[in-house]
Amino acid sequence: MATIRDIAKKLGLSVSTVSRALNDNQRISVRTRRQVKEIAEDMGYQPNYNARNLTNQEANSVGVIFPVNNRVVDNIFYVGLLRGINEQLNARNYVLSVAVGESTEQVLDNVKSMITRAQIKRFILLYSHENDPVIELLQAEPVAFVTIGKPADGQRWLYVDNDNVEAGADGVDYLMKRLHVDNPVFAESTNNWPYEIDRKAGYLREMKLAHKTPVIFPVPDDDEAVVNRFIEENPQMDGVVAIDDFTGLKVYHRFKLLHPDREIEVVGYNNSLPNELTDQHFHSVDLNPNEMGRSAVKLLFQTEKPKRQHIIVSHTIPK
Amino acid sequence: MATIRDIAKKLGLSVSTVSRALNDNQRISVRTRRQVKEIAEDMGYQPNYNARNLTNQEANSVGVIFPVNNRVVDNIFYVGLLRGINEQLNARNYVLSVAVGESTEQVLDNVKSMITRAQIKRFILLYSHENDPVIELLQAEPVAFVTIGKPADGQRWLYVDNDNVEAGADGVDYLMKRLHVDNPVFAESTNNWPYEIDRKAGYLREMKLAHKTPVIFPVPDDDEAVVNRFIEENPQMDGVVAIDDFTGLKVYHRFKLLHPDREIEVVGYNNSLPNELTDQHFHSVDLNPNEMGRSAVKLLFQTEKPKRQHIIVSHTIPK
DNA sequence: CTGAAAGCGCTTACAG
DNA sequence: CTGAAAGCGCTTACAG
Repeated sequence: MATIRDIAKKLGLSVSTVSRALNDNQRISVRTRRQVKEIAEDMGYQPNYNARNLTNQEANSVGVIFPVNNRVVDNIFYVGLLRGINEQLNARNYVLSVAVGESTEQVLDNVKSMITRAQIKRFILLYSHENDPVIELLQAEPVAFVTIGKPADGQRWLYVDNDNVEAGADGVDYLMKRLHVDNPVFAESTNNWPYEIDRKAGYLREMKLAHKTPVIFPVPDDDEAVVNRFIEENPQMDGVVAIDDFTGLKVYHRFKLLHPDREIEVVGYNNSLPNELTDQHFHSVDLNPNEMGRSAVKLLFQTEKPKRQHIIVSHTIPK
Repeated sequence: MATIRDIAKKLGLSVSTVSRALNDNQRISVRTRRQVKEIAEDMGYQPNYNARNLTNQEANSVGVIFPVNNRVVDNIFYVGLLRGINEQLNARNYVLSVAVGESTEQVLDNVKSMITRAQIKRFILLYSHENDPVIELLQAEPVAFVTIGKPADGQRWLYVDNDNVEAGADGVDYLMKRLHVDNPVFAESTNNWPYEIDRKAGYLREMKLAHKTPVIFPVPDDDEAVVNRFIEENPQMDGVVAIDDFTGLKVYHRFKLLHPDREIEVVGYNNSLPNELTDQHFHSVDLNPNEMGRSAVKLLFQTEKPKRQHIIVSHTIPK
């Protein structure tokens, strides 16, 4: 591998000058800079990241941290984020390092070692939980981080999120205005995540505006009878805004089993179902995880003042 | 941060000795080694990976490469692999770096830069495709790699896989012997991946052994009418071995819509569905992605001779 | 505008 | 069993 030393020798320059030229240092004449870069290109020069990181006391690497507990289906979303993140990192000649583990201790150890041994100074968390030991660690260290999802009230750090109130509102509007649904219900999980609360708020707002009676249905994980009963007790229902695609599909299928001949329209979130499982009455709001990933990197590397504290990524209503 | 220099000073030793002691070099007396490690611990010494990597001309990092095109639902499996991989990497004080992109060019650039700039010498591919430019690159470079999934005939490299013939056989046996299904059909995709071919072979073998007539059903992505027709034309069918959970669920739901009162048992693969979407008639063979990830790392770091060329990870039949 | 030199924190061949 | 020294490939404060 060619080094800056080789380039210097070939051009009769010092390594200092070559290093500066490659880094576009203004103090080096434009002519020399061009020359150096040309020769570097010719010689197939590739910078050695380990050397540079050692000198800089900082790795050209971003640590991407997975949550400890999650539903397997959330993995679909995480990989979307990874793609967006890595696209932007590569453009900056940065590397994506992953921290993931079975327990909080494992993840903490992983992150600690990233900070102290690998000298990673920037992190992206694929989640945003309250009282998370990993977040507390990052706050105590001289590192920057961004979460996917906004912090709870009273907390403050960089984050990327959707506008979930609008996403909830858009979901129910889509049903009412585009698909002419009269009585959309809201199917939530029993988790009460921030995004659930927000989407529900959006649903409630639009229902009020439309002078309709909102109906909230907490869908249990494992009890079909409850779903069946809810469907029977709400014969007026002809549409569902579901907190995610899986919850939506569950309700949809129970409904079709009970009423094979009645139509119902469902809107979920995340675009996480394969074609095989859906049909023209099933719709999904795309939260654009790739764009969220890209935005997280942009927040982490922003230089303009004043610094942005967050980026809200727009969701996409189905066509 | 404490360095080996600080430790050396405190103990009146040279940095050479401290370095050797920390690396458990036999040439250093046991007493000195113990002493050094103790003080290192006390001082909260953490090795600087960048310095070590620079000296070693090799990063303590494994590149994990994602396929360019995949179904979103495959992401579920990838994150399972990541977890297993990272567990083993952390135990070896290694870091997990991700290469993922929208196009082959992006991924190639990412991998090239990992090799030449980051000096990464070990890779894991989360897939195993024929004529893959990334695999060809890795073969041409002085690096080691392992694929998830066996190579096509005529190719040879390190890999981790399930025994998919047995997984197919076990799926249909589970239906026939444990659930007393009489006429299980095999629902495949139209992709003809190696694992599909193998699972189908397992299905065919067991059907032959049981003196039953096999029925293969290629499930199209987007055509419900075809599924309905198949169900109607096969009134004898009372069980399905599906190439994956999503295909299985699709057939299951179409079946229940057509015949709400008839029972059918379905076995899929991958354990990728949330509770909300299944019930007691839906089963899934777990391919143990975590264990596959762990095994990939073991293959990559093995030192005993003769070296193993592959590891077959056992699948788990539902209880 | 350019260079000589120091330094980042390790490992290891050579010497004793 | 231990040490002095060189070297890995960069960046940058200091000097001119």
